[in-house]
Amino acid sequence: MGRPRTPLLDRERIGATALELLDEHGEFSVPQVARRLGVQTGSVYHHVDGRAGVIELVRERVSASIDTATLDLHPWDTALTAWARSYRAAFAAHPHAIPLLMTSPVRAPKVLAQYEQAVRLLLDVGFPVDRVMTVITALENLVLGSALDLAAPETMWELPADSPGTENLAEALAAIGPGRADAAFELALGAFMEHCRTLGPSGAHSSPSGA
Amino acid sequence: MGRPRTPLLDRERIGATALELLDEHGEFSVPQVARRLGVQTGSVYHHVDGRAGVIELVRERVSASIDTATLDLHPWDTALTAWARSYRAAFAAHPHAIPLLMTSPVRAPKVLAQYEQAVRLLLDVGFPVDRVMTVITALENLVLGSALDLAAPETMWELPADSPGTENLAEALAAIGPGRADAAFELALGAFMEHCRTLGPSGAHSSPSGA
DNA sequence: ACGTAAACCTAAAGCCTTTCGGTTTCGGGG
DNA sequence: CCCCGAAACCGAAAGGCTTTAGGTTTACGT
Repeated sequence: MGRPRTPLLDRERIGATALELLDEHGEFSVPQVARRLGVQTGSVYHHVDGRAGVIELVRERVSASIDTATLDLHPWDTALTAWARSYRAAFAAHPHAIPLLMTSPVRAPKVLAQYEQAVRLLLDVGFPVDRVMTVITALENLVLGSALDLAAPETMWELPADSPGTENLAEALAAIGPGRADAAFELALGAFMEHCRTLGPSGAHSSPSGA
Repeated sequence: MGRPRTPLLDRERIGATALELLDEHGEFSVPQVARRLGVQTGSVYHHVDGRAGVIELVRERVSASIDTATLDLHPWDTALTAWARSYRAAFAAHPHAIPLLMTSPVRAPKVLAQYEQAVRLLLDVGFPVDRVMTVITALENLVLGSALDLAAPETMWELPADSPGTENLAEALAAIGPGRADAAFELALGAFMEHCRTLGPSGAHSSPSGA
């Protein structure tokens, strides 16, 4: 049947379809993507470098929804907090994609630019160079750890009825509301930013490059 | 050839072999486990409920190396800090296993007992019941996020040489030493515990059930 | 002693990833 | 205007993984 008059595939549609499958079924495979696009499995490999390439497309799609503007906010701690929230929200929108995106490096230029901006933010405010990546890594760990929590099954803690000696745990579990994941994230984020405020900038409450 | 006089397989050896393969090759499959044990693939399924069952064995093995005694320490914040460190260290010993264990809950009674103990610790010290799980979840997110960082490739941020506008990021990356992951964890852990100390116990610095 | 259950093997179905050659269409150079 | 290489899709196939099913031998309880 040869080459079609109008292309049936492109990287956009492949990435979008893979993300659809992830949202609907929690997983995806190259044959599934191909079937949904009305195409033979092998054809996908003409547009993408294997399954890993498809995952890369998904990563770009998910990270594209991080709000870039947050890092322009003032003062610096407001910017960092808003960035972390937006970062987590982007992953939260596609919980089942999280395990796939966690373990391979970030290469998208758009995301790299955000890290560059965050670094500059912290340097401007007085953090020492050799501490900046520590702060950013810690914040990132916090975001990803909390995002992972969103990917976990609802009933993370299945207490078997015949489990003696877990009365306190059962009581604590019964006392939590629906916003447990959000509350935990906000708690950790608040604590971290509070600590950061006492770290770098000696009394400076706004970026020197700003107001 | 029928049933062997002395069993060739048991759950212990299956779990240990799967963990070995994960440590050596970063992944495992049921046929690989079977080959290493000198056994046919299908035989493994007589001892374990599918691949997921093998993963469960790995989970038990990894979480078994969490130091239970840490939660008996005094005062309570010392106990919680030591527990978090031990928790993370258990995962850090098998970085490639982390992605497999992240997305499904811990059900092992031994681990549940630790959570029960942590809950009791916080209740004793004055945390309100409906906040205890928030604190524990936040601490857990912190631990898992940092553990995930250990599973990530060395060069998490691959800066292409031709990337303009990432000078600050490049400089910050060059300034970090080998202990970047540990430093980030300790920073976040310290900040969180510091915040927790101001939260629950109104001036009580040691557990009432203790000294 | 005998039947049942346990433990292993062989075989096979069905999925996934990836590669390779064949066929048709598009687009640029002569 | 013609031609030829590259692009895009199809068909097919190799090889691995997961899981199930049936067959055979050994151990154990009654």
